[in-house]
This record gives sequence, C-alpha cells and structure tokens, in this order.
Amino acid sequence: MKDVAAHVGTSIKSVSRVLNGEEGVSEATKERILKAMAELGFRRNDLARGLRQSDRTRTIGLAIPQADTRFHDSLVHGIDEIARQQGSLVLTASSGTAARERETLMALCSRRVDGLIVVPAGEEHAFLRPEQQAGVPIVFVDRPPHGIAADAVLTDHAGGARDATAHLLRQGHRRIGVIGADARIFSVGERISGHREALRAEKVPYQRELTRLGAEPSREAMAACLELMRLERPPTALFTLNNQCTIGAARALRSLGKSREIALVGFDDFETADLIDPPVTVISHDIEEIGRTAARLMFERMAGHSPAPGRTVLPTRLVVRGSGEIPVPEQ
Amino acid sequence: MKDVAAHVGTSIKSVSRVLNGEEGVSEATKERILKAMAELGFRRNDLARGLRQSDRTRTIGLAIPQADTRFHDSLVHGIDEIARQQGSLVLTASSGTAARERETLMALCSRRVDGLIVVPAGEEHAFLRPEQQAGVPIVFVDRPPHGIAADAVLTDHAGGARDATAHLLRQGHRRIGVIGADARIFSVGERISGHREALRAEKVPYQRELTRLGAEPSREAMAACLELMRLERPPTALFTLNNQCTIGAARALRSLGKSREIALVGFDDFETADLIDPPVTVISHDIEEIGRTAARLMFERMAGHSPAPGRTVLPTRLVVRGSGEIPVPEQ
DNA sequence: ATGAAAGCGCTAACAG
DNA sequence: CTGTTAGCGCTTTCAT
Repeated sequence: MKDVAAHVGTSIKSVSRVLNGEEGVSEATKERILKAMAELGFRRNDLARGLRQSDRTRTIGLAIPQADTRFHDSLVHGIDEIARQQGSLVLTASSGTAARERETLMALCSRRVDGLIVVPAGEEHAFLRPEQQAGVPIVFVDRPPHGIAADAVLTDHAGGARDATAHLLRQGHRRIGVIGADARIFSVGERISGHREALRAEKVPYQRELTRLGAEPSREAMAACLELMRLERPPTALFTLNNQCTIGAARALRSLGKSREIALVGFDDFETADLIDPPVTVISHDIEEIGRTAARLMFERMAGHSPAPGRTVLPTRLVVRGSGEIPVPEQ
Repeated sequence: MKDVAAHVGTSIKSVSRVLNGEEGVSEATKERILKAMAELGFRRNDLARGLRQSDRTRTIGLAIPQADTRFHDSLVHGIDEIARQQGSLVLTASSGTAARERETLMALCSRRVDGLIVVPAGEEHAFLRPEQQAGVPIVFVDRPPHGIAADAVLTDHAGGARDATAHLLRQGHRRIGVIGADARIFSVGERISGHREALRAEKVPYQRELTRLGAEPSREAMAACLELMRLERPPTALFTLNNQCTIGAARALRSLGKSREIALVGFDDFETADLIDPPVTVISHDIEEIGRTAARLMFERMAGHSPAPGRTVLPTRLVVRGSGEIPVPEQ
C-alpha cells in the first residue's frame, strides 16, 4: 500500500480510502490510485486489516470430521449461502478424528475467525470456552456440545428413527435388525432411543441380539449384516442408522441374494438410493437447511443477539422407495 | 500476550519464547508462563504472527467448485495428509461458479495463504499472476490453468476414455452413445478426444448424433439419455463422461427397463456403483493421490525448488463390474 | 537468561 | 478533500 501511495505520489491513507470505498477522494486521484494498484498487482493484506480492526476478519471457520461426504457438501453449501450474504468467507478445515479436532479448532481460532461452526468429532469442547468468552460465537451442528454452553442445530434423530421403525412395524415386521455406528455418538444414541420408543408404542419387545453397533465404515456394517442374517431367527427387516451402514447392509443383502426379501429402511438419504435394487426407503433430512440455520444463528450472535444458547431441532421425512415396503415373508 | 507477561511479571518476549519453544527461558519462569496462559485462556493471534513473519501463515488455501462430492472429499483428504506433515493447515473455500471463483481466490490470497491449490471453475486465471510473482506457489488440479504458467496435476482423461471406449468396442458395440457436461471443460474435451481416438483405432466411424453434451446435473444427463434411446437407431452402449452423467444415465435406463440391455461405462467411480443393477463398470482414478501430488509440488516450491511449471498426469484404471460387459443384442 | 525497541501492513482518530 | 500519527499483537534484532 505504501508502494502504491509512493507510485501515485499520494498518502497511504488515500489508498486505504479507495480500497474501502470511503468518501473523501477526488475522482482524479482515485483513478490514478486504481491504476497504480492494477499495475503493481497490489493486494491488500487482510492479516494486517484483521489485526487492526480488532475482530473483523470477515471469515468464519467450519470444522468438519472427514466422514459423511454428502453431509459435508450440503452443509458447506448451506452455510456458504448465508455467509456470502453477510460478506464473509467460509473456510473449512477437516477436524479428522477426535484427537486432531482440538488442534484444528485452535488453529482456526488462532487465525481469528469471526465465528465457528463445529461438527463435533470429539467428546469434549470445554477448551473452546476462552474463545467463546472472547466473543467468538460458536454453533455446533448435528451433535450437541459437551463442556460448553453453545447453540446447537440438530436433526430430530429420535423422531426419524421412530418413523422408520413405525413404518416397518406397520408392515407387520416384528424382528427388526439395527445396524449402526458407536452408540456413544449422540446421533446414534438418539436414533436407538427413537427406535425403542416406537417398539414400545406397539408393545413389540426390543431384542438386543438384533442390534449391531460399532459398525462404522460400510465394510463393517456389511459384516454385521451378514452376521445378523446368520442368526437362527434372523430379522425380517433392517433399520440402518446412517448411510454408510445402509450401503453396507445393502451390499450384504445383495451378496446373499436377499435384497428383495428383507425390508430395509436407512437413516440419511444418498444420491443413488433410488438406483439400488430395490430402491432404498430412507429417513431424509435437509442438510443444507441445517447449514443455513447454523450460519444464521452465528451471524445473529455476531450482530449482538445473545439469548441463552439453545437447540434447534430440524425435522426428518420418510422417503418411501421400495426397500422399506417389503412384507414379512409367509411362514 | 501482554496480559500474560503482566500476570507473570515478565517481559512479553519471554512469553513469546515459551510459545515458540525457543531457548533462553528458565524452567521456573517457563512454568509460570504456561500456567498463566492456561488461566487467562491465552491464544496466540496468528494474524499478528503472520504479519510479522512476512510470509509464513502455515496455511494453504484450497479452492474447489461445489460439484463432484466424491472428488471434493478425497482430494481434501490427500492434500491434508501432506500438509499436516508440513505443519500447515488446509483451509478450503468453495469457489462456486466461474463468476465467484475470482473473488474467492483473491479472498484466500488476501488472507496470505502460503500456497494455493486450485480446482479451476473459470476459464481465466491471469489475475493470479501477481500472487505467484509474490512467491505464492499455485498448483492447479484436474484442469490446466489458463493465462498463467503453473503446475498442474491432471488425470489421464484421454487415456481413460480410450480404455472405456476400447472396452465397449471389444464387446462388439459399434453404436456408442456419449453423455457428458460442457465440452469446453478441459476434462470433458480430453475425454471426448480419447473416445474418438479409440474409435479411429478400430476404424469405427464417430457418429455425432450419438453424443450429447452440456448435460451437467444428473437430471439433464437422464434427459439426454432418454433422448438417445428414442433415436431411430439408438446406441447399444453408453459412455458417460462423469459420475453425475453416469447416475443420470443409469436412472434413465432403469426407467425404460433397459438397464440390462444397454451397456454402460462411466468415467469416475462412485461409492454405490457396485450396488446398482447391474453394477456399473467405471474408469476410476486415485483422487487422494492427485491431492497428495499437488500438495507435494506446492511444498517443494515453497521450499525453494523452482523448475519450469509442468504437468503431472496420473493414470486411470478400468473397473469391471457388469454394466460395461453387456453384449450387443442379436438383431 | 531476559528485556527494550522497532516494525510487519493496515485502519481509526484526528488534524489540516 | 487529504495527510499524520498511533497502535493492533506479534517476532526480530540487539542490548543487557
């Protein structure tokens, strides 16, 4: 900027004014300054800018564990939409596993993001308190925070699971296998609760041996499904707790040639769900809307709103495609 | 940092030393400083750090158009792996459409990333020259740059397309439909070239009416496929130029009940390709390796290597699953 | 082993 | 309309 000023023969402040569209520069000098900036390939240093304007980097940080691909993309898209309206850039960092989450979040904070949206990977987020107290609004997505009071935007995991289970019960299924990731994960726990609620409502006993958890990648979900089908009295229907599990289960059923015999309802929609044979009935949720909601909450807090942190729960929708409507086989 | 120093009763410099693991602080003061930092919830301001250490923000920028979900995730993963080894944080921004690409890239540069990896959305990147001259290494991925000399890491689009086409020709197909996005996109153009080369090699004439381009989202690809199948002499096989097109085509064939009659080979693998009926034969490439390669090139330049910018082309692999092995129907 | 002072590039707050 | 000065929080350099 100094260079530009020197090149034009004006003061550094005028350059700054032009750059920020402030009043008080004659058209003539403005022209010359713009020309010089172009010639010199000048780029404002936003580090210095952010440093000076104590706390306005116009950047929000998004930390996301590398996991569900679809979730990732839709979420970024939703957040981006809102952030752009607000003139902020969304920078996404992968938080990876729980172990690396902390350093990733700290790295974002060190770079002085104006706000933080976190899809939690780890179990403990108390270390974010100082940032929050320093005025950085933090919104959690998909799982509530632990060790810190902050807004959370969640899906109605339990409700969706209830709907999925009720749907299968309605077709007469009484032995419903469940395949999911680690039960300690919030969404998984909630989904299991919803499932059990629906069973209770119909007075169907919950059979623990039909539930296989800890089946994180689709390969393990496939193995879990094969195991279930090897039981003396295998389930007649399956409820898979996320799309990796759904894909694994679909693969297992396919390998057994039972795709058309065992009913399947999965939590989470995925792009090719309608192309699988039979098309997969799922519990779908609007992930972009989750992103938009989280971003809105964040910007509201940035603008000074400061209600008590709360949870926003978004609804799910049952998408009927075929796999979930397979009837109980005749005995 | 001032606060920490005041709290301990030492100079700001000692705090800095502790923070950076430098020599010259007694164990005793070090302890007290660390304690104070914890108590006060101190976080170093990396803006100021980056400002002072003119050009070491330990951050690399990745700009990616929101498009191919699978590509996105694998690429980030590959880049992250290398960047982490180098102690850098990867920050990803969506460049969206071509129009917004420029502002996104500039926003990253303004934040003084140490290097930039770009999956181009637009056609023109001359505006990045000043950054490059200022010493920011820039690596392009998947498509070569225009208007600037920089490294590019590409897939052997033409080779893959040749393999796909040769595979179909080998089964006797002579009427091969092609469905792809806009031909002006580098990868699309290359893939079409490869396709035509393979046809020429077998002296099969290229029939323009069997090629439908500009079919970007899967919905349009589906429409294009339906159109092709309505021709007086429809193709007996399809080659789809990316996974959106593959999914669209699969949907179309399914809706016509012709999934098992028309051969299909798609460029790009996708997670559920094996679950579709019939499983989809694809040209696959190692996207994580693309990411790793791009990151390595970038860090090498950051370390001072400065050979002439070049292209690295990574190979593809034909993955046979069934849809591509459907024979030509008897007349 | 420790500290004081200068300055990275910018903008806020005042002059002129 | 334009310029001067100070200072954001850190690291670098040079003293002590």
